[in-house]
Amino acid sequence: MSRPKKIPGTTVSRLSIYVRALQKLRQDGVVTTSSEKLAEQIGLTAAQIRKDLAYFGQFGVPGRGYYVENLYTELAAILGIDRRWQVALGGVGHLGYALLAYNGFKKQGFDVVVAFDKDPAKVGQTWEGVKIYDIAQAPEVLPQTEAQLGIIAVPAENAQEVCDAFVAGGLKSILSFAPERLVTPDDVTVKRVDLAMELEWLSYYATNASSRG
Amino acid sequence: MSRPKKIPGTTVSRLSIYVRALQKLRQDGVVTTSSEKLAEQIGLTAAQIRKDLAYFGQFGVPGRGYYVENLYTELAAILGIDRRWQVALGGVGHLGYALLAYNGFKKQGFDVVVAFDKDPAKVGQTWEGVKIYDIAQAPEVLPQTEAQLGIIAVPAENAQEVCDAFVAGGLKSILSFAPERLVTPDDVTVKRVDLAMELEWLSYYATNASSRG
DNA sequence: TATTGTGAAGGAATTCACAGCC
DNA sequence: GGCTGTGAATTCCTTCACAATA
Repeated sequence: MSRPKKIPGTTVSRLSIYVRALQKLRQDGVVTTSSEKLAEQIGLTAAQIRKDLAYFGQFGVPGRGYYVENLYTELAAILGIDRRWQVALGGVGHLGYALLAYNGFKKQGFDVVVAFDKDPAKVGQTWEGVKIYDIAQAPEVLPQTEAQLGIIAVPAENAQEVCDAFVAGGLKSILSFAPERLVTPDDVTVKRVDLAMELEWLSYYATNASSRG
Repeated sequence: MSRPKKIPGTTVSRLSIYVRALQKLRQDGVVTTSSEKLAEQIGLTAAQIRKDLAYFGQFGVPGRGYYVENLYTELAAILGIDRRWQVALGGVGHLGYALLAYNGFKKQGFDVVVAFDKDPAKVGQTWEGVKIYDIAQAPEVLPQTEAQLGIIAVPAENAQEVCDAFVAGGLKSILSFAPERLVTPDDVTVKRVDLAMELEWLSYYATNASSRG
């Protein structure tokens, strides 16, 4: 089954934003909305929202707008979050632990089910109900879990090693917080988040005194 | 002093990537590079790199390429990271603490110098050499510090409150980890990082089995 | 009447390709 | 000869504007 048109990356990156907006409306008991109202709520244009949604189907009712519950269900399915995801965590340092305990993940359907570290003092322990293994064991341990997504939260110099172990363990989707380019087979998707880069972005705008956020 | 052309946001967002690449080359003692080599290193096209750099000046030498040290210095100045930045942290929960202790910030020139929380058990303490104040004190405390950037690491429901306190304290640049749209005056720049959205992005690609990272 | 979905127009970003310079 | 900087061509994304429809 294939989609009619090629979907722009920019559209995909906005799907989560729409889902968040709809979650909020649902929570507030709002039954219907419109591209105009969503645009207002999110800070985009109505035309863009309609065009984005149209890539995936016809979810609206002309003259009426969108049914919040219905649109939410549709978008959640498209994003693949109409289910729970099991996540493997590499690195249980400060950042890794914060992610392990982060409620925002659970709320959106992501459960960390297994963790890895190379520190012998941590290996074997159970934190937040999650057992910590040696990273070298990842290739054997991962297939025994239901984890499909991996998060790398180790220093740059160990990131590739953790990444390789995750790939050997069968993971195809990896979120990395290491400021380092990771080499992977073509069928593995890596998404990088570089926290310092986000601050540098602010530094640029603070220095060059433009606005826009 | 104003720039010749209007600089695309996409170009700005790549500056940090170039700086990272140059830092690595510097570290490895590489003296010169070229748009071709940088493209290879980073995973972009050579033409795009040349075009990006050309927005800011003529840093290269035809026939030779770029001098690593020189280009690094130029880009660091443009990004505003040829100095250290003082940062205020709002929220010293798991994530906040991880950011407080995060070495990647210090390495790129960002020092957390003051922290805020609403938990009386934390207020008054000093963690990692950083004193924790009550968030309500931010408007008075911030002006006594050199902090220009703020990081919000509190749950969504408290984010606006922290944001308001930061703005009242004079901060104009804010990085927020709360999955919540923040309302600010026009002269305040807010950059949002939503960790769950990053996983949702992976979820989309894992579900729809395309690649591209 | 109100609002969608969409083709067409317009704008932005990327890639091409090459003149000019070291 | 090799590589930059940059106009021109192209591709990609957004906005406009309106026919279709509940």
